[in-house]
Amino acid sequence: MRDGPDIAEIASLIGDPARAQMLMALADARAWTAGELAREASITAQTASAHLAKLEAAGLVRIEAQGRHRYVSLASASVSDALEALLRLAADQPKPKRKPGPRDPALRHARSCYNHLAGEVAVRLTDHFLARGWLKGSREGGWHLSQAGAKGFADAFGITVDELGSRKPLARPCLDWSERRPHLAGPLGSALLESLFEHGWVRRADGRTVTLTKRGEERIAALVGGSTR
Amino acid sequence: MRDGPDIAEIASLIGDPARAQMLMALADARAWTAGELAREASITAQTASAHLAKLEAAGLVRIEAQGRHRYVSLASASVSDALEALLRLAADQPKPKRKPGPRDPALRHARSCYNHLAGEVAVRLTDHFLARGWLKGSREGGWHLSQAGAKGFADAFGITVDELGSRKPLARPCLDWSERRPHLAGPLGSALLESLFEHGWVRRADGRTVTLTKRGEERIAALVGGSTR
DNA sequence: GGGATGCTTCGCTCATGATCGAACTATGAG
DNA sequence: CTCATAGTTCGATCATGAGCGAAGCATCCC
Repeated sequence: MRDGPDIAEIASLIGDPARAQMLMALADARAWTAGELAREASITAQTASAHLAKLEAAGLVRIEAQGRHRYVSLASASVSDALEALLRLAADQPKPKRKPGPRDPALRHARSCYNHLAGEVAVRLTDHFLARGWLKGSREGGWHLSQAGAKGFADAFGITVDELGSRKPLARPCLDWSERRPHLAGPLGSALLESLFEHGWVRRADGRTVTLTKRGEERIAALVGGSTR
Repeated sequence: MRDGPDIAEIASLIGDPARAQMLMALADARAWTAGELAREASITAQTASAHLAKLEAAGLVRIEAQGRHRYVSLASASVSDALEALLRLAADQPKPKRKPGPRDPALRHARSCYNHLAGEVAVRLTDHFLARGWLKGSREGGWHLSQAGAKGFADAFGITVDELGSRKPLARPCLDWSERRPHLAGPLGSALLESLFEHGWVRRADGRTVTLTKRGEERIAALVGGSTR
């Protein structure tokens, strides 16, 4: 059927494995260069170039030249929304394949996702908050902060509810690309990342990677138990 | 890249025009037979059969045999969420292609979408409510019912806010598949559809189609002006 | 039971598009 | 200016999968 609906065109663009890999990398960070994306997706520069031209033409990505580098980023929140919805759908599948997401171990471990923490560490912390009852399931399928949680976050991270503002919900699950499980997002997630920076538990390793400091490893291990590596 | 992420597999399933057409038809209604879907997508029964087998294997649809008929429905809300996200993304594109959605003119005109009204009539009514200020944009990007709207819905449709219950939001935009613009959903949308039935403005034509009665045409023309056909 | 209808499976065709080697252009660094 | 690197374009290859004719099975109706 030649004149299919628009969603087929968009979906078929996302449906190529190399392009999907690149889009998912972009969903996590502000911008990657074309060369980085090619390496991430294990394709040659020329193949990446052709793919990116298609994604740009369809309005899924924006490309800005800076000297010899081409910086690529997702064109809008609609793109990341669609990727997230597809990932949620894929996560429902009975036989998950190998983990998607960044190949780089450092990116899997800890990274910033928009304005909150993502990766193994973020998921472990989130699991801990849920296990301790600091976060509880809410009626809308998201999370809310319990009273024990309010005290816990204040004690452990110096985050008080007052400073989170009036945006609701304060805490929401954001599916973690690399771990396939939720990590903490929302104003509380943002405040957590900020607190981790302020207390010196994490620092920026490069534009996308967040590194646990020695102090951070100790503190988090003390908080949740076990080792972070 | 052989071991691509899961979203590529899901997206490539949706990325075939015939499959996309069938999925969108399913998103609107409870169930279609395999033969109806084949006709909807203008493909042969054997092609549809192969496509549906793939969609079922991937967990996107459920198929139930009833005698010689196979009834197909979407497997979960995650599927319709993903379709809606893709449609929102496609709606952002600069050069929309021809309208997607049901081929059947009756389905384009008026139909039920889950538990509220969809199609041309629904979009026209919604436009009217917005133009009159009965519905206003809310902070979260949805809609809320104004005071004028509460009075207007009570006068025109006998719907009072009290009977809508405590679910929030009372009114939300739901992107209309066939019109590419929002129609009214949420408790208010449900109540509107119910009211239209009760007042005899619409009636069921078959499992999926809603027909405006003569009285309904007159009343809606009087309310919003112009003709409905 | 016979014929009609709904649907599945098999085998084959062929259009599509991802991929990469080669060549080229643009930019940056020494 | 030279060389290295980033990225684009062109042309050719080939794997993939949508599509349908044919055949077969299941169900329904007269």
